[in-house]
Amino acid sequence: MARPKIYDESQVLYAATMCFWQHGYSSTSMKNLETATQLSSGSLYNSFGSKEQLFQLTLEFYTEKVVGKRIRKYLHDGNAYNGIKEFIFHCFNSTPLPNNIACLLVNTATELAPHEVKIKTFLNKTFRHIDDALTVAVKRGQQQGDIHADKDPEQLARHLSFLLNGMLVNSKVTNMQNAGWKNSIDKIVSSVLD
Amino acid sequence: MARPKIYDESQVLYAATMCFWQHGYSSTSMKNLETATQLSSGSLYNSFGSKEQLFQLTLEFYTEKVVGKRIRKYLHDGNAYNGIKEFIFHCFNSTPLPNNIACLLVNTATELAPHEVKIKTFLNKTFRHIDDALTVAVKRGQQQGDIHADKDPEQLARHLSFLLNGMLVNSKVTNMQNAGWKNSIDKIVSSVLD
DNA sequence: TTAGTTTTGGAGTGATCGATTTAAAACTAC
DNA sequence: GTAGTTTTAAATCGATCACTCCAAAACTAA
Repeated sequence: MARPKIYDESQVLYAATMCFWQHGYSSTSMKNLETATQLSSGSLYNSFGSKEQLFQLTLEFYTEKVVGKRIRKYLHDGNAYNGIKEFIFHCFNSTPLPNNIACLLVNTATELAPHEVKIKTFLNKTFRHIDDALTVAVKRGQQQGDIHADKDPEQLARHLSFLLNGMLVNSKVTNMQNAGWKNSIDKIVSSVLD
Repeated sequence: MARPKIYDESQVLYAATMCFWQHGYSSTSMKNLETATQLSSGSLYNSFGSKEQLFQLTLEFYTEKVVGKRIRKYLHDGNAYNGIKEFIFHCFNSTPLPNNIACLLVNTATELAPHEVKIKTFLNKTFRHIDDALTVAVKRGQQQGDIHADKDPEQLARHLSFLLNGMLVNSKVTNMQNAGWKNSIDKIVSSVLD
């Protein structure tokens, strides 16, 4: 046997995720990652291969730990109508980072997806996963009587997911945390669901 | 007097815009810009000061020549209902660049706005300008009888602009140029306007 | 304790980053 | 033609980039 690793991989991934989330892929340097993870470059390369591979892992980490968790919490059971609204609002208010850094997926889609096929494919799958979860929730909302039964659930889910991504983009240039915006967004989402 | 410049500034700005549009700010190197503009670094720095200042100019160039032109063409007169739809569709199909590079404003909002106050302020202003143009168009559509008069124009414009930005993000990871997507988007936009 | 194995930290790699400097080139005014 | 001014192209700057290498450290099995 050999010398064991002194760090917890998921803690390192968490720190790396924060880095990429905040600064984007190309503006995050290996020095940034060394500082954030408190690992030296030797260890990082020994464990993760390259900056690119590490990023790929953080993207999967984020998808599972942040997005997946959010889907399970808000979309899988309970009142679907309220759950969908809370799901959307949670995207703005759950970030552990300073203002306006909302959503690593949106950041990565704009920065890397057009040039990196692997990233593009992964994000396409993830976005469809979100759409699917919204579709199921919409159907449940229809059964619960809160969403009109004659609306196409998939169409409605796509509508919501477009809205969500658009709001996340807008949140980068506008402070949307205040009550006025919350009310405005609530009205818009309501107009889609009602 | 002195030696005149051998290049046309708006041609240089156009070339630089294509560069930043395609690769983003930090992934565009001065060497890229030299190649694209066919100017040497000396000339670029003499004329534009720095990479950052050049980018600022390209952002204004894009806002005026691409976005402004689009607003004037589709939102300022004629049938407002159809104009709004064409405005939105034009965002996907007008790019002079290879696939899925839609919208320098969205790219810049996600890459730079959270960290660059000047950029954030500029984009905020631009996004509000787009919202305003949509609001005016919605009001015209109401007068023309194509959009229900009891809807709040500003709310509806915001809804449309969220949708648009969200679709632009999605277009990075999904090929939305085909007939199926066009149809789906048309239904969604119709559901907002009708 | 010793042999064997893997991790670790950090020095060091060439390449490229944005930006500067420089002297020759190219123009105008006179 | 000459003086004066600005642009141009290229060499070059130190800093930083992602990444590699290696000897010392830290562990286990025997």
